[in-house]
Amino acid sequence: MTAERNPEHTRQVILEAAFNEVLQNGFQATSLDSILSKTGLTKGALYHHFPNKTALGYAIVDELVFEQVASSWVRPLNNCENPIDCILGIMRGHMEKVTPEEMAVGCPLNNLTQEMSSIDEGFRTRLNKIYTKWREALADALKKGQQNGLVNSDIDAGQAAAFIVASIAGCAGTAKSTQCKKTFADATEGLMEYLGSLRL
Amino acid sequence: MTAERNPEHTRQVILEAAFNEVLQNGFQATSLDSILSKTGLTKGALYHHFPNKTALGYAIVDELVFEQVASSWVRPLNNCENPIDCILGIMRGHMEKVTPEEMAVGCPLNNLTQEMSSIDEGFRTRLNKIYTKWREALADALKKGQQNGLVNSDIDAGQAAAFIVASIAGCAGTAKSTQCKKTFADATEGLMEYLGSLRL
DNA sequence: AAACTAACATACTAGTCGGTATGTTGGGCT
DNA sequence: AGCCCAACATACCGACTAGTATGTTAGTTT
Repeated sequence: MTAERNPEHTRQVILEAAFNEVLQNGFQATSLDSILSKTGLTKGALYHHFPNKTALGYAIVDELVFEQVASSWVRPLNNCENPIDCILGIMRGHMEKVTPEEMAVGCPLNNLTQEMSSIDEGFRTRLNKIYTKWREALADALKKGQQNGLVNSDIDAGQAAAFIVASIAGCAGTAKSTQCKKTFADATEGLMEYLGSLRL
Repeated sequence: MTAERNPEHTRQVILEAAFNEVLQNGFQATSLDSILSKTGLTKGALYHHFPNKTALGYAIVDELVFEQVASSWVRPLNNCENPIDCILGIMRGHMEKVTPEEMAVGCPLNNLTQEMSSIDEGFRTRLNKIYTKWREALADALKKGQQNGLVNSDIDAGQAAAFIVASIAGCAGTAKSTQCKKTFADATEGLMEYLGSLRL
């Protein structure tokens, strides 16, 4: 009676353990055994739910990374009044509650992109899709802000969106390499000042 | 007579082959055999010049990556009149002559940082040293520009330097994931406009 | 309750990796 | 000229990996 079979839950357990291991060690350096050791499950369970290691990696991107970026960065933009205040709020929130451990392991999206996008086209397209959706949502929000007289109409919304997304990724990368909150805060505040300069 | 023993040259051959392989596949995914196959040399030669794979990776950072960043980004800042024009010139140069292949493989410094800095402290300190020197050189150049009346004195030079370096890394990362020159150009031009806004 | 299937566990294979032990060769020094 | 050590080459080991083959158990159906 204690058994409690729950395939969907099992799949999710494997997926999240894989996500954490990959976040810490990178995809290629993560062994399936190290993932499974965190779950108490075995290879049989893993290969029942995923055809191979690559598919497991794709699922991490398609489900966990995608959802994380969407909920943190994309969806807040869709129904907000002032896009600049919205991004500033998200960034401030991240800055305040980020732990040294999180700074060290870095951003899941950025990590996987740098590691995998040049050696596996499947990873690259999936990760690029996430970035593209993010950029589009940001560009749309900026355009709406321009129409509402909240954002300077002189700027190219698409161009600014590309720059902002790139800079956020760059700030996360800076945090990872320095592990120094001051430098991370410097870079982030530089970005915040740029965002402020976009106001009308 | 054909032999031509030249240990320093041999070491350099191994080092540069390793650099190229690591740039394309990442450090952990690069096998020593794949490096050696590009050189015509063997394991004996490699282990004569480097005690282990990690030391080879450290040498790549300390010698090749360091020198590349220093010559491209740091030294031009040291003896220039206007730091903003200087950075803009470097960026424009990179934008114009970058090949699709280079965009795909990404920036050596950024790649290694994202992959290795969270799992090997030796890599992290070495890579962070490069970033720090870069940031310091940029901050100094901005300060000098402020004294000369070329750069807005309202800005915090150290903060701006941290942001600019982070954004450049972010632009390189963007290029790697999108492999779309338009998006890369958008992000870069966004950064260029920010740089322009720093003028007095 | 028997039969069947999905959901796992266990044991193993084939291959690859970093690293080592040992052999060979060439060139500078005396 | 001959010696000797640095500079390599070759062969191999033990550890580890992704993936497979097969066994076992829990639920579900009839």
